[in-house]
Amino acid sequence: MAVYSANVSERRQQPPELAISTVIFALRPDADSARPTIWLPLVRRTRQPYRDLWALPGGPLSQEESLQDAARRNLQDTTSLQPSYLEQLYAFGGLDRSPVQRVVSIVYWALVKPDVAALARETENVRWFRADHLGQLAFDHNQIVDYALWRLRNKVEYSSIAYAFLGEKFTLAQVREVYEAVLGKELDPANFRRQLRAATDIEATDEYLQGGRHRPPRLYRYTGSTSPGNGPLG
Amino acid sequence: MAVYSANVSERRQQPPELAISTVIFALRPDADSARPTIWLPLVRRTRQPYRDLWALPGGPLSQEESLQDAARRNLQDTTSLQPSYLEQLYAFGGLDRSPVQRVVSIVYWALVKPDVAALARETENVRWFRADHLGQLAFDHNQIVDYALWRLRNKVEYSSIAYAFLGEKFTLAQVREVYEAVLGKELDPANFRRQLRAATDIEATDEYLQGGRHRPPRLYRYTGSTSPGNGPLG
DNA sequence: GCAAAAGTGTTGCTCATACACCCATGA
DNA sequence: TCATGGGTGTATGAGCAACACTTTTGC
Repeated sequence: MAVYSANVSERRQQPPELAISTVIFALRPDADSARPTIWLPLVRRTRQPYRDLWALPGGPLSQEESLQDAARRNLQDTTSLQPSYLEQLYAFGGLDRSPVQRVVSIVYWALVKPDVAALARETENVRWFRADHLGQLAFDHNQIVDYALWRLRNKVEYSSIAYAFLGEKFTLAQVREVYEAVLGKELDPANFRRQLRAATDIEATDEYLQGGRHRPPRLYRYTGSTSPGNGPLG
Repeated sequence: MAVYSANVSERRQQPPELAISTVIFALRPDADSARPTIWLPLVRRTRQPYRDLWALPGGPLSQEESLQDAARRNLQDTTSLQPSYLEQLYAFGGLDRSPVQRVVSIVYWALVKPDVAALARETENVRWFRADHLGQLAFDHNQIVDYALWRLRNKVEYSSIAYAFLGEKFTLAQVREVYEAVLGKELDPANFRRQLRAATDIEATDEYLQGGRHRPPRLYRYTGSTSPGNGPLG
């Protein structure tokens, strides 16, 4: 990333650096309530500026990869995760984002499924945080995460993105829990299930989830487009 | 922009170039029907690649300006226009956008009011085109315009962006014509006016537009936020 | 049987559409 | 007086929120 030893006169001469960062969301059960909540992985900065603060996974754009490929590699490198959804969020290019060299960051946001997220290993310098319990992050990354959350909340309401958080088969209650976690409010189970059943992009299987201490719920499958993201390029 | 003389081995060594481009929309009356249609200014390329093809206004990012300022300067330089709305569209970074050096373009889109657009002077190398009558443009600019149009159509339906196309005072029929031009379909005047009057962000003046050959319509004024755009930074 | 979640039915409200109809002006 | 768009009234239907109610399981 930025070179800390640069001074102001150097700064004026260098072209803006171009970096890719990624906000990665997954759902994990809350320790207390056991209900799903939004988590994301961050990396500890080992260099100045903002040394020892947590930051979004990111890095420079390599020569021979597209922006989206760079974001995907990014995910792979820092957390070994394969996203089920990946979309460009925004390009941040304010003058004072970094105290040293000017950096323009093209930020992506991603969703990962719980089985994939479970594989992610935490290390000294990679840790998962609850999205609503972040401390102060490096650079403008708090702002970026807030914006990504805003986009997630919007998108969950008018698209089928919620299934990117779930495995192949799921109960309607699990879908509802995704919505409740993202929107931060409880939804009427009866009305919610009707809305889902009216949607054309899920279908009932003839399997039921056993093991609860109540009537076993039916399992459903997502039948809509499985493309991991969208944008102007299709 | 890109340096045409670069060869492949040079290309691999240079970092990706960072450029800003802007899609500028204005409404102009169609010559035949006299109804408003969407137009945008393009600039003729005077250098390779894509010499003599039309392209979006754009240029490199200067050292000491934010992305949005660069887009605004861009508008000013090529068309002398002040936008009434300006928002980031997308960052395009595919490997083969330019046949020479790799270019990452951060694209903005803008709306201008008719009085402002009327001031724009056409020159040998700057001309306005109907958005639905563009020929082949340079680079991937057809794709970019299509995406900008898609965003415009979406945004007009859930935000108050339409007023950015209009002057200070306007009739409800003029607002309807904006929607019809953008959405490409006719709307019921009676129902449309009810929807607008239910909205809180316009208010009636006590003036009427004289000069038509029918009952003079009342003029209204937009009272909502006048901020020329939005994004994660507020 | 009882608790708990799955799943269904019903009612009432809000809002969009369709369209009939009246109003005010210029020619 | 007629044509034209401005402007109002109203019936119909779709969709959603609220909530009562039935079903099926584990204990």
